[in-house]
Amino acid sequence: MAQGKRLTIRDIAAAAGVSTQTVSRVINNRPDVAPETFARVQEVIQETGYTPNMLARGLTQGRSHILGVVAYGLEYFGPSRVVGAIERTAAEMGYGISLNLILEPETDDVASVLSSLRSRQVDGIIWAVPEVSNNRAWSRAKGAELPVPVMLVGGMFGKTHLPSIAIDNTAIGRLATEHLIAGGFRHLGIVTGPLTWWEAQQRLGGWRERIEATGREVEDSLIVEGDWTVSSGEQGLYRLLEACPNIDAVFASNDQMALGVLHAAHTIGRRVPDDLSVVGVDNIAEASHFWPPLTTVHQPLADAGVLAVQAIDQLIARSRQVRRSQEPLLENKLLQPELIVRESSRRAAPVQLAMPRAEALTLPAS
Amino acid sequence: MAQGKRLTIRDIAAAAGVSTQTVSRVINNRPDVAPETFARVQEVIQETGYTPNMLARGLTQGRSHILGVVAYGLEYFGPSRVVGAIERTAAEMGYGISLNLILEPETDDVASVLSSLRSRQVDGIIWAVPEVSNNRAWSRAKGAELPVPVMLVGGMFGKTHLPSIAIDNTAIGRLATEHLIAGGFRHLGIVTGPLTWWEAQQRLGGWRERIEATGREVEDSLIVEGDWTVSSGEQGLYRLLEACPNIDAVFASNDQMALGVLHAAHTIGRRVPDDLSVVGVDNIAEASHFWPPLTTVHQPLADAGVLAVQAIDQLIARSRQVRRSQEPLLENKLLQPELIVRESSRRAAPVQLAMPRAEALTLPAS
DNA sequence: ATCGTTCCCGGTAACGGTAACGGGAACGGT
DNA sequence: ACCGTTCCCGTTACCGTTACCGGGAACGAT
Repeated sequence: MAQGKRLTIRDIAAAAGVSTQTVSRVINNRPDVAPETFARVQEVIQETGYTPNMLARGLTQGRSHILGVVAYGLEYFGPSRVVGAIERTAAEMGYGISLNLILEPETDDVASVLSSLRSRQVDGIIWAVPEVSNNRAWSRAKGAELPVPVMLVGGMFGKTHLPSIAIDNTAIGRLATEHLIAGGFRHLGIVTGPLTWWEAQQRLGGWRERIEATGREVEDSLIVEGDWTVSSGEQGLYRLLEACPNIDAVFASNDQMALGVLHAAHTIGRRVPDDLSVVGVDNIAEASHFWPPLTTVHQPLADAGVLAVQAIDQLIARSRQVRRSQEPLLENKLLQPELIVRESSRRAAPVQLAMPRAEALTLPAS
Repeated sequence: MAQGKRLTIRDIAAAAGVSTQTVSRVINNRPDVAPETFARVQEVIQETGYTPNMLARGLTQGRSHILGVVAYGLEYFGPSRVVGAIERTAAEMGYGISLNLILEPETDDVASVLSSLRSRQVDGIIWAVPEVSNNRAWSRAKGAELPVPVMLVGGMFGKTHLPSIAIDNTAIGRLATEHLIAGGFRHLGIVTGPLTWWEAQQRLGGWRERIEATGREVEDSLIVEGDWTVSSGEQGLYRLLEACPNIDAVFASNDQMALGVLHAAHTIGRRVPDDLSVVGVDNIAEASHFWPPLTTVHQPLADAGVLAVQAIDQLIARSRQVRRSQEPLLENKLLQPELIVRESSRRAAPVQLAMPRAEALTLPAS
């Protein structure tokens, strides 16, 4: 399989009758090579199919052209979008991706991941693990002493000393709740995510804020804590109904739980949206085909991934310049979500479908 | 941010009063170091927080301890499971993952991905892009001349000369169809995936085979080609009903399309499963909470990922041994799917729910 | 006393590139 | 004719680590 020895720059140099340095210049497209020499070297490279060894290059240049990407739960909606966007952007910019998955966001050993990334000499780290409990405590202690730039994606905003990109989760709660209030609904419940999650807290905060803005008081019995799963959404509606039988609107903090709420409503014979209005979060591909189609809040996850790569590339470039007393220039960006309305009014004809948004994408089978 | 210069093995050697070679021995846990020397060196390593440079190590050892993983459509069900399993297994075995996503499985430029992987000196390549049209033609030409082992995941089985792991897609079609036939349904339709996809073809083949086994003839009008999306499933049912108004069972080649079929059935007032029985593929988390709960076929995707890493590790180990005229030992594994029944009979009470399978997992918010 | 062995450890040369420097040739200006 | 540039290219050293070899010390056996 492996054909004897690997081709090196020396082989090319010998074949082209030049020094290795000249070959190096050709590879890196540097100007000071005579045109015919350049052509000759490139021809040899083409013929032999030579590819420079990035490991060796990394060793001399002190940079690997690899970004460390740390994420959690690739099989779920958010993380996969973010990682996908990161990979695409990074590839365009000439970076490779070293993917490191965390199994348990709350308890996992961060130190081993960081040291693994360090030993692989990554040029920068994109930390896309959701913020749960205080699982980012390490960033305060170790963040500064890491040898490479770090970019946080998601999680708490503004309260970190590392640059970060996040989505405004309070705004998510606000958008959803405003939509329900505008629809004329009176008794608003919420099924939150696990409240150890920063995002879940923020969405709840936005909900609470908008309700209080109407002059109403928020009863704790209208807050049910779910765990992002469909069945917790289902249970959530039952518990809300126990606490307040005439509840007529529910904000579910993700689409999975919203589906559970719809399911439960269907089971007990509550008509949606006439008797009960539901709003979710994420705009998963199925949302427009739930019964009835689900109004939801879209998060610009891909944008977050793209911006994270662009930002870290800047940080890397800056950290390689002469160290002219540059302050860290900690940059925090907050992206805004978008409401996607699928049932226009309380009396909307149930057969009428909003055009699905994500339909242009084809889904693979396996 | 970066604290001056990187720590090297020389710094450790100097601090411990030994040669770099001895430090290297300690790092790699080699036996021929005196216990107290070992302890002293390790103490220095601990204190300073030194991490060996994998780039340099890779350069001397001729291996990077990185696996190249090529995949398509990370945001969808199958790929994300496979990649997740690959990462976990690889991490356990000491490999890093270089993730490379393909944007368009049919047309994308494979050569550039391969040369990128080569230049990064990956120890092996796991090719987890689904087989569409003849997008694996490259493997016949270039597969053998690649300098590292390649492992194909998914796609055509047995007709490649590279080692591969696949899921038996014909069996998927058989399982689904047998279930429908056993349920006493007479007029069976199918909504396939795009028939340029090998997996879609195989599932159709299994369906056709079981129907023909009953002595019936397969009418082309009962075959509708979808594109994996929910809406194509929806359209699919309408087209099937046009061709055969008394159709009473549909095999949708993935759960998304199955959802579309359910949706359409609901819209036109066909009761499921009484008037129409539906089977999907994938067992997505929502499947058990569709209305009604969806019978589906589970694919052992995580197993495929795990096995792929284990297999390629073996191949790597073997390729590094003395080249004692070992034949490639091309290994092909075929994994079997599993039927998950959620409506037990034609007269099942619609409120009764099968216990969801995937519920133990928590879903992240973003 | 001499000769293996075994146990530790260090020196040296790679691995495959690039940075830094230097230097020859050609050219133009004075 | 001399000098300064510019263009092109090669030499040398080094990046951080391990493979390879060699060699001293301790020890037991002859």
